[in-house]
Amino acid sequence: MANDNNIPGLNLDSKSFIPSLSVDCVILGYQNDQLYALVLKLKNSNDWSLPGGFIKKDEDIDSAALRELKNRTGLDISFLKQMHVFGGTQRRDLDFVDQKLNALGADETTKTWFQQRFISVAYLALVNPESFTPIPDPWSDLCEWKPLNDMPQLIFDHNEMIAYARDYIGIQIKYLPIGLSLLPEKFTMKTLQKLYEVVLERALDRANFQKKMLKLGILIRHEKQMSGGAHKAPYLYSFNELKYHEFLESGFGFI
Amino acid sequence: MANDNNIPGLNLDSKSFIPSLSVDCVILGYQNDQLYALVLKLKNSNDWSLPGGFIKKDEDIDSAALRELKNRTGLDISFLKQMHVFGGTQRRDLDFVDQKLNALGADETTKTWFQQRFISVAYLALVNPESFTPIPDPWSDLCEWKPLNDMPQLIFDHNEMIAYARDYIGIQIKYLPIGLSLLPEKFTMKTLQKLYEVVLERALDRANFQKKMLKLGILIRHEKQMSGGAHKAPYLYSFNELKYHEFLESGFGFI
DNA sequence: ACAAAAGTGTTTATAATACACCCATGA
DNA sequence: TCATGGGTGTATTATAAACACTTTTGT
Repeated sequence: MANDNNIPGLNLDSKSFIPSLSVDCVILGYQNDQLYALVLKLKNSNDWSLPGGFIKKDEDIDSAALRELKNRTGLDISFLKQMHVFGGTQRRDLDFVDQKLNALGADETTKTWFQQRFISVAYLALVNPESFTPIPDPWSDLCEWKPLNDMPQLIFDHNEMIAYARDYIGIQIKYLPIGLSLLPEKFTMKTLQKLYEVVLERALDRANFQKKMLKLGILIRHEKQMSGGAHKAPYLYSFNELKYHEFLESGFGFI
Repeated sequence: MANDNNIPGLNLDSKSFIPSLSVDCVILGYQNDQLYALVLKLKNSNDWSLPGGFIKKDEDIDSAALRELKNRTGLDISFLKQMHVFGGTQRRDLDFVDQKLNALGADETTKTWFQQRFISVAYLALVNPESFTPIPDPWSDLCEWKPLNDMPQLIFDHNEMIAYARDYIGIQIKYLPIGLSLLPEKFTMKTLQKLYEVVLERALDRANFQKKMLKLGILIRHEKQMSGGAHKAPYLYSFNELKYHEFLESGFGFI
């Protein structure tokens, strides 16, 4: 077991990585009318944590976050925002860290590394859960989606980071392409509306939502979806990414 | 000269401070219808920089920023926001750093410290310039206000940080108590409007601005200001801080 | 033909904008 | 008394919200 955790090439020491500094990633996905975050279950325990990592000596900090995201999702994430630096002195329980390291049979270098105080830069990534299968990291045996509304207790201040992310998208939904990142390429107006309702936590008028969205000129209407229930088939839409970005540049909000 | 820079008690080494991590502060002030930032002129040179510092081993990161602000202004700053982490590998020109350290006659410990790669957390503080006299830090001989519109070239990515701050308040002015932090306790409606116009970079209708502001219920009207020009005297206002914060809690924007 | 959901149109309420008017002041 | 800036009112326009009507589909 000890061998599993002393990954060759990982070299968790201050020669390879910047000490005292970490990145943690809140990876949000949307499915079944709910927001989910991707969390890791640490090996041989019931402790859950956010995916995160460290910054190589010669690596931009954003690249470190992207590297972690790539490792967990296999994807090159396009929506990535720095949210907040969590830098309180007491944010990590070092007794808990000790106990974990012993249970995992970590070597001395690894122990020394994790026993530092860490200041963590929290990132927010938005992804479509259908587009990949989550991959655990070397310290975890599970990597899976948990709904924001029923999130287990996470280690350290990771629940706080998720709460921060929840607030963040609630505010930024007016200015950011969350639909583009969270939804599949093609979607119905109803699906898009539901996403906004879930994020905003309030009902929106169907007719007005449709009119507003179409008026923005950032959606492309496709053929109708002939399937499903005994009723009128909805159009499918996708984002006109060029216009979407033009729109964002212009600085306007919507909804 | 060397002695000046090896400040007793400052101990710039990785025993006392977290290595590789710094805080930089964009301190904005408003005066004469302009926005200013507080910058430092490094000793024996024409190089300007933002005030900044390092994080003590047992210090919260926000406290490190507040400490730097207290040292530069003598004030306990109430408006302080984390803006962004500047973490590119090439953000500091290490040749330039070497040259500076030699010119200042820094000792070996200090040299080793500054020759690290630094990732910097940029903070934004808003202050009323009338409320204090700026204080240089141990590496500078001047600490003064420079207008954002005519900012000298600063070292490293510090101009970028100021640009970030300029954008930041332009967006956040709708949600944040910038008036409360930037203006003197009592001010006229015209003064407040001018501040909004400078930050938003557009003219606002006098009558509508006044109505909107008063409707928010966050201003207290005081006696008229009997002075100045050959015309009607304006009322003085101050912020009702309680209502201001209630208003912010409610999450609404204005203007 | 009917129920269910989609798409569009119309009315009403609310907020933003433009600008007109009168007031107070000191030269 | 007049020029100047301050305070308030009103008409107009634009946007948001509420909701009604029609269309399309599969059963």
